[in-house]
Amino acid sequence: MTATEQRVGEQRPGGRAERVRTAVLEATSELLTEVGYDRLTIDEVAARAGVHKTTVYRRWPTKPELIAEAVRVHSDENVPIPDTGTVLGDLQALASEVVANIGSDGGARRSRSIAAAAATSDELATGLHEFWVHRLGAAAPIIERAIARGELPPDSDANLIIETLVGPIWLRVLLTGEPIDDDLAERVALLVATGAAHQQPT
Amino acid sequence: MTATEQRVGEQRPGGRAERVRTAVLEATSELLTEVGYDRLTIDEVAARAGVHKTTVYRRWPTKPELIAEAVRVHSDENVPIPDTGTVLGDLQALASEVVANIGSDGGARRSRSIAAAAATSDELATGLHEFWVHRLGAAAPIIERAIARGELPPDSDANLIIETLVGPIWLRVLLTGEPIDDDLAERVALLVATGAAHQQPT
DNA sequence: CCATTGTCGCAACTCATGTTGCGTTTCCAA
DNA sequence: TTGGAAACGCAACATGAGTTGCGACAATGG
Repeated sequence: MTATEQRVGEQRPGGRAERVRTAVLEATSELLTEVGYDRLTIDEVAARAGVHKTTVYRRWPTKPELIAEAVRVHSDENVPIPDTGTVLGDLQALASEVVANIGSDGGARRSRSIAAAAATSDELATGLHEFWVHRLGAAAPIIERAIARGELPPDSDANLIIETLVGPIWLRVLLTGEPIDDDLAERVALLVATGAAHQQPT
Repeated sequence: MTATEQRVGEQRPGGRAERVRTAVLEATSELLTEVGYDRLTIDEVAARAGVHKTTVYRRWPTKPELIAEAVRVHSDENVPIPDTGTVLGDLQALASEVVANIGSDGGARRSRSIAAAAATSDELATGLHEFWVHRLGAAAPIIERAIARGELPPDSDANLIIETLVGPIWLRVLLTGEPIDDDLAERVALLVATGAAHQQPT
């Protein structure tokens, strides 16, 4: 989402179609955090976007596809990659960000909705694949910097480490329902960081 | 689930109601791995169970509730906790089991369906809570034995270690869609095992 | 063997989701 | 300004999930 599309309701011409698109995606994103996946109805999305439901159905044939695009657009912001000077610090900060993002009631509903959307079809699951590759890949510099500092062995697998860091947090939100907090973030980060550091090259 | 309810299709009288119940849950479980969450219809479940759809609706008011119970019942089997003699070996074996269970096409559909069911309502998410506590708790002996052997510090958090082990695997299946295999299982296990072993008591 | 209670099958109904055809508006270019 | 193409609003329709009332059958207790 570029800055030019940020304003939604404004009268400024230059593409009604684009205005409608962003309004619908914005409404979808809002409702996703408010009511969750199954209680989100296309009709309500259309109403909030000030648009007729037919318009929504024409662009996004199914609910999961609409949600998938809304998630893609909305999540391009808000991915600050920490740089504290140590792996442990970076991983703790990153884990805390994840906790903050998906730990609230709305965040949890939103996260579960993403999983539910991905569950509806194999195509969508693979459609969100590149999104996640990009998102998790953005954290790779944490590992690269740590390797450069000599904190981690040169053959460390950045993806594996990041996935192992955030995996248990998502697991709790999506499945077990156990509470998540900064304490959990710190402990997971400590576990993963020491594991990555002491790993001997096989 | 007690042993007396295990047999499903048998003609043995002594409770038509119970026969119907297990038949429906069995059909649900099958369809879950075959078609996934949203393509599963109560009507089809009823047909496969040789039962009228009204009967299903009377017992399980909503689709998520039906799925939740089917998952609970079906998953009480098949949780062998490995005992190889070392933490690393145990964790690798456990991770491999998880990979085998949720890695296949059917297993992935099934896993995503569970997440989708949990996403539909906050009550269901918390309803599945105790199920997961029990399931993950079953693996705790791995950590306890390791502590007894002196491989891990006495204050090791069994839950945290197990969650960190299986978290990234579920993450791939539910969200990123990246392939999972035994190689991933081994690397996650190695990462977590070394991390847990070198952890200094804070 | 009979009666009572609970469960199931059946068909008809309600209602929300998703679809289609057509007229109208907006956009862009000549 | 004007013409055509694309996108939207509207209303009517189609479809399938979920519900309800009633009659029939099976299971337990006497």
